[in-house]
Parts: sequence; C-alpha cells; structure tokens
Amino acid sequence: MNITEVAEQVGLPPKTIRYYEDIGLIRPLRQANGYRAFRPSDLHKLAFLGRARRLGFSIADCRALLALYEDQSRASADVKVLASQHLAEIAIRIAELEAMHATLSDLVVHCAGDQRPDCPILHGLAEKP
Amino acid sequence: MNITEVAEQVGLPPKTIRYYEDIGLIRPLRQANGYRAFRPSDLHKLAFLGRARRLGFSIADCRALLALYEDQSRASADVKVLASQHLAEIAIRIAELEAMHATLSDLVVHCAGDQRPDCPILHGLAEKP
DNA sequence: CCTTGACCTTCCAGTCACGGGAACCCTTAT
DNA sequence: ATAAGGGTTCCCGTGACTGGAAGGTCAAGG
Repeated sequence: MNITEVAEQVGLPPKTIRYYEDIGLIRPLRQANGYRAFRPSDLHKLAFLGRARRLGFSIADCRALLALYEDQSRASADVKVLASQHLAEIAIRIAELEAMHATLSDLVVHCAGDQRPDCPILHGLAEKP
Repeated sequence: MNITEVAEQVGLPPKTIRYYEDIGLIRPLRQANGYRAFRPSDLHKLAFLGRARRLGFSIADCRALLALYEDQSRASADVKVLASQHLAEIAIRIAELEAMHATLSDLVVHCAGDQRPDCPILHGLAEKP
C-alpha cells in the first residue's frame, strides 16, 4: 500500500505522514524501491494521531499519548491527566474567544454600516481603555 | 520617549513595536542617535493595533482597519464588513473548540484515572470513526 | 576620565505544524 | 520508447512574533 492510499485511509495528507515520520512519530519500513512500506500498526498509529490532532492535541501531546497507547502497562491516570489539561486549555481558549466575540459584537451592532465615516468600531478600537 | 516607555504606554512589547515598523504598520521618526522618535500619532496607532490584535484581528486585517481609521472619508460600511467577517470566523472557531471539548469531555468522564491500563480515552482515539 | 549598567540598534535563528514546489526516480500503459 | 502518474528528498515559506548575539549610546558614580 503506497502513501496516497494510506493517506486516504487514515484521513491525513501524504505530506503530513512524511512529516510524522520525519519527527519520529512513526517508523514505516521501506520497500526495495525506496517506497515506504506501511504495516497495519503504522496505519493504526496514523489514524490515532489524526484523531488526537483533530481534538486539538499538540504534536508533543500526541507523542505522549502514542507512547501511552503503546505501553501496555500504562496507568489510565496518566492519560486522564494529559486529556484533562488539554480540556482545560480548550475551555480557556473558548472563554477568550467568547470575550472577543462579545466585545466585537457590541461594536458591530452599534455601527450603522452606511456611507458615512462615523464608525463606533473604529472609535472603540481607538479610544477604549 | 524611548521604545520601552512607549511599550508600557500602549501595552505592547518593544519587539512587537519594532516588528510593526518592519512590516510598515508604523513609521516613527529617528533621533540623531538612531533611536526611534515616536509621535503622538504613532502612540495612537500602536494602541489601536494592540486593541485590534487583542480582538483577534490578523495583521492583514489590522492594516486594513488602520487604513480606514486614517481615512477621513471612509464609509463605516467598509469597517463593518471587516468586523463582521472576523466575528463570523470567531464564531466558527468557538464552535470547533466546543465540539472538541464535548468529545474530549465525554472521553475523560468515562476514564477511571487509576493505576489500571484500561483507558476509554485511548480506546476512543484508537477505534472511533 | 573611565567604567559600569541599562538602554538602544540591527540582524539571524527558532517557534508550530505543516504546504508548495523543484529535481529526480520508479512503475505501468500505450 | 515514451508519457503519465505515482513515489522520493530537500529547501523555502507561512504568522506573528520571541530570544539572543554583537555592537552603539547615555547617565551616573568613583
């Protein structure tokens, strides 16, 4: 199975798969012609990585999660700590974005949006503390 | 007024101020010794930029907003379009993060977080569609 | 006058997680 | 034999800075 087909199966671009090999997240074998030879375990890891990335985990987190995934003697507590920290970061980012949204929404609502130059949005950006 | 004091007044690091000059957002004058000479208008622009950035506008957006801010014959409609688009992007990012949060939260809740290796979080990352 | 320390300057490298594109090799079909 | 469509490596660019090195400037103290 060549890289493009693997890419389709796991839902990651070929470039990303090569990059993941570069940084040591996967270590596929090689065929005689130099092409990568992906084992089922490589496919599983890639799919795992794809799902973790889609949940917003950083590459560093993914590396740690993958190590836990591979380690049959892991403690689920270790996984839960990682995931909980990430969950907290997501919550913070949501709160920050909601604050931005509220402030900007306020400004936008009060802007006439016509041909006149007077604009509460620019006023807000220029003058508020 | 030297760059550090300006930085404190407008709430941006000196490095960022130099960077903003680099990319042409501000054009402070120079003193005889080569130090930057900031006019009040430079301070206003920097404060404006700081607030726009804190609302999540990209540098490209900030450049456009600054141009509108400087243009006395602008139409507030142009500002409103920019701000509304950004608002929509913020909303999308919030939705994405909330989806991640919901999924991950589900996984975390079902994880015992003890010394045993069995972990629903890893199961979820490994097996779900 | 000299030095010290705290400024300022420019420039280069690194961040994060890839994506684009060049230059070249391999396989398959015509 | 060649053309199309894989694959490979390698290098550069992204956004918005941040850190750090090398060197110029300034005010105060001995």
